[in-house]
Amino acid sequence: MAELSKAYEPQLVEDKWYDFWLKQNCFTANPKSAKPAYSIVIPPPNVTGMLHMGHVLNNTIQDILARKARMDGKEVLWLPGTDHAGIATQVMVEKQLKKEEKKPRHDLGREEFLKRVWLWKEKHGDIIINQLKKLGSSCDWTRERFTMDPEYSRCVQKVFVELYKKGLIYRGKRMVNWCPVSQTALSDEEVEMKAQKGFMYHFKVEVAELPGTWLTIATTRPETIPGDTAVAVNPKDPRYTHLIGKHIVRPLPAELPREQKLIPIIGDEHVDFEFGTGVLKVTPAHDKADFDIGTRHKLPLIEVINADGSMNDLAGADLRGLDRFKARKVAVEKLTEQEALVEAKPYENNVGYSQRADVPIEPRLSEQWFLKYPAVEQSKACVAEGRMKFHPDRWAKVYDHWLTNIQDWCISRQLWWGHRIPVWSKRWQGNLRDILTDIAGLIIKDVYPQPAGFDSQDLAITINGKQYLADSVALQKLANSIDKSFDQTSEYYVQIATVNPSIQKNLELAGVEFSQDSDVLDTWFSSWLWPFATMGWPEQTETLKKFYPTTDLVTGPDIIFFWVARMIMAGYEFMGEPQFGLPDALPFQNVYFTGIIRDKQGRKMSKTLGNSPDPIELITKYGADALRFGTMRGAPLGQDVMFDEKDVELGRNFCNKLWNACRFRQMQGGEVQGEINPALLTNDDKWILLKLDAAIRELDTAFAAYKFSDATAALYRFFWNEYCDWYVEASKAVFYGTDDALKANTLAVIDFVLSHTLRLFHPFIPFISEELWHGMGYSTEMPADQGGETIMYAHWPKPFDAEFTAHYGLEACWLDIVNARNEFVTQGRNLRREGNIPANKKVKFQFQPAAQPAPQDLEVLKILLNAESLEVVPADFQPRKGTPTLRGAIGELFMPLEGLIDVDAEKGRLQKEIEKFDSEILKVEQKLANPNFTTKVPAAVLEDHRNRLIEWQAKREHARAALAALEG
RNA sequence: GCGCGGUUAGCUCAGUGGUAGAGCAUUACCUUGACACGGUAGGGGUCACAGGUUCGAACCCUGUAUCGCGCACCA
Repeated sequence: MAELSKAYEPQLVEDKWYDFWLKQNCFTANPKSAKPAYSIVIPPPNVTGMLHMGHVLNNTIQDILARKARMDGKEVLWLPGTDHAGIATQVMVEKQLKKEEKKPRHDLGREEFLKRVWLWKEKHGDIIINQLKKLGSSCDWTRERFTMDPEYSRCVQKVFVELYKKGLIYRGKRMVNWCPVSQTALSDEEVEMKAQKGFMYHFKVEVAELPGTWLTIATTRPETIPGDTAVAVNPKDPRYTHLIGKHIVRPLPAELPREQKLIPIIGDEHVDFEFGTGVLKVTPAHDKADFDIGTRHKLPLIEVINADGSMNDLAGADLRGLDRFKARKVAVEKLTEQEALVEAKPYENNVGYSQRADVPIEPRLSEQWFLKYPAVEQSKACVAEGRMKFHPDRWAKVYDHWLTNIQDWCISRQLWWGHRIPVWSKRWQGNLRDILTDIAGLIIKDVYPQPAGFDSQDLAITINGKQYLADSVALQKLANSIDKSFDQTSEYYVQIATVNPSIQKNLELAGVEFSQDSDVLDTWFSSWLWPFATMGWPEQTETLKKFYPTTDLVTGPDIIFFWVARMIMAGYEFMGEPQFGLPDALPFQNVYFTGIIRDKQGRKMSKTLGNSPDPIELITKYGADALRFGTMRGAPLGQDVMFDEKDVELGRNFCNKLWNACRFRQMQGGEVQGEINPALLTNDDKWILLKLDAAIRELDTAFAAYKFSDATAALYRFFWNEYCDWYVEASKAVFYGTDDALKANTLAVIDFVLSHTLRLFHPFIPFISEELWHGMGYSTEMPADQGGETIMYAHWPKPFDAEFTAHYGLEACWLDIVNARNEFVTQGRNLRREGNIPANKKVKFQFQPAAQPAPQDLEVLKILLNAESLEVVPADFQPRKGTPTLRGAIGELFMPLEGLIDVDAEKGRLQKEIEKFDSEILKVEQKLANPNFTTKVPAAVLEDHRNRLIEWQAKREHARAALAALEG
């Protein structure tokens, strides 16, 4: 390797290695491999989205897992792709259309508009993929999927038809969450409850049968009064029981004749008589609870709000055409004019907002498709019983609670961008015999080959709500069996759900009479199939057999219901078939929930706040490795992440440290040293090897618990605070010396440590670790498939075994010996500091060792103390009075006549130290004097305390002696 | 209302029964032959509060306060 530059420059390195990995197909999973499988599917980002910090966190974790698994010898599939994101994408294209051509989408028509969306996708779809590559994501790009791919779309259709056949999908007129801006129904999960400041209006109405008797009604939505069809009271409420059955005069619309304003007073248990006035206005067409009351009492429905949130004709002349919020104000004015308004007091209540458009949703009655969730019990059980693990596991409770209380899923959306519902329908005048015959003709098994996994069973026929056998021969037989004389002409409603393209074509060709449902499916109705639909389902592909169920899923807790829970259900429903030979239908074994990325102030990152940094800018500025390392360092399991650019800076600094540590090795010259000679190992060599072993164990523990912040912290500590701060500094004693054999051996130790360290680093900081792996020449030492070609396939380091430890004499006592020496050095440096010796000045020390040291150890001491010389003095040596002295475990250190020591300050410091020792000694003594303690405590803890007491006492003696020397 | 999580150094966070830790920030000194994206030595904490269990509590239990999140048809 050419000489390394002084600072690490990621820009020169990252793209080079990513291209290399791609060219060598390093990310491509081989289903035929004999290695055990490891797989993850990416949570597909929005195809037109941009990388944000949430993606960085999420994908870095996935990449760490994938790279670690490769080094563990697994065959890894990390399957990437994107999501079509129905509403978000459609809105984006609509906006562009409005801006550039000043047209709403309806001016273009559905077909032309969809062409525009695809154009947009072609233009922007690669952006986020390329950004993921910049981050270093080791995805198998050869398998990249998009939820609107033809193959994927067929899966979605198949799933729809299967569930439809089972009767789990149905169409019905229900109250749904309607978004007046997007003008589509939403699922319950897409509605966010928000506190909203408004008013509670009290208005009075007269009881028609009892002139002069008035009821006061409380409402937050006076604009819906024209839609009221009853007022309800609790039948047990003594204030009102006598009024049930009578009528009130509804104040709006004002222009109606009195008889059309009369609505009944009904009794319903739902009414809480503690709340408001105990009288509830019932608007069945615009409120879910009211709709239920209306159903119980067979109340008429009056719709007064249009799909776009404006008021319609039935709302009356005063409100007609107004937006619902404007209408609220006008309704209040009208009530005031009628002197019906009693009061309006400020009030805060929770209102459901459309998550996408951020406007209050409007409960609205409409015809929609619903799904009764499949496999709910199995899905609950697998998590409850721990066969699927959540990390952190508290999310299991949230998951369980949701599954226990779920309602049917509204899966249809009144959008154009998405998977169009594969149902064709027709209102058919005729007799059943002829109709069945016609249908049999439409569904004749096609002459075109079907893709593997699809067959004629992917077809369902419903006539007037009854399902018929989906087979042309059987239908014809049935038709023939109907006696003509009984078969009368009437209207039949025929629905045909099919995946088969040729039947679909037949239905289209059947002319204007058959028409495909105009709605599309909720985007999540496609992404819940992601773990298997991306692997070639319904065909039993090699990929599916090898890599399904997947191993880990990494995602945010905000989509636990939207995506995770539904994927589990889909897994059971569609992958539970025995022919796959699966032990279980779990789509994944572990779910890791990341935190939510917030800014320094703890606010969620969002486009509107503009508080989300652009990860690509951060990569440009600091490097992808720095971004990854910094993010992981600050992202503990289960906690939200308070992101700060300082974290990335930390990552950059760390990479630079690693770079320079390698540069230091490089500057000592020579080839890679393979063999370590146990006979030549210094204390420091043994110490760093033991520390390396400890680091490997820590990493393994952290990985087992998915604690990536622990892992990065351990790596940081080991490399910076142990290897660089102590070992590298100590090794200078060898390199500045003349013993070539020792130099070679030290290089061998360094090469051993660095080559292991780089491997430990690789999953976290893939680019720099690869660069240095090659640059340092470690790749040349390895077989091609075990690191020779790339560090990606180098084996993950194992903790040292007993044989290794014995061979190199790595007893644990070396840790204590070197730790004691290090502590002595720190105190010695402190002595310099207290003596006001400038950092750049070398000092002549005298050292009175407690035991005869090896010459090499003295050299190390000298270097670490930045000493000009370290004169060993005999045991009976007496330093001159007033010499700054350090008494430590390994001996005494004198700093004769150096600097301008501030005697009083030094005395003060020593006294403070002695006080600290006193209090520690007192604490331990008190414990040891307590018989309860000495008899109940484990032997090891007792021993620990006794040792601690001795240590503190020794330290106190040393400090006292130093103080005495100063005073002398 | 129910459920979950947090509260430890100025800031961001580790730390699940036995000597309170890291990074950043901060103070002093230092561009010495890996690194100023650096080095060395410091300073800084009644672990939110109150009880309890224990020989011993940041850690376990009970309660309180406070912040955040999720769920819930209160007009």
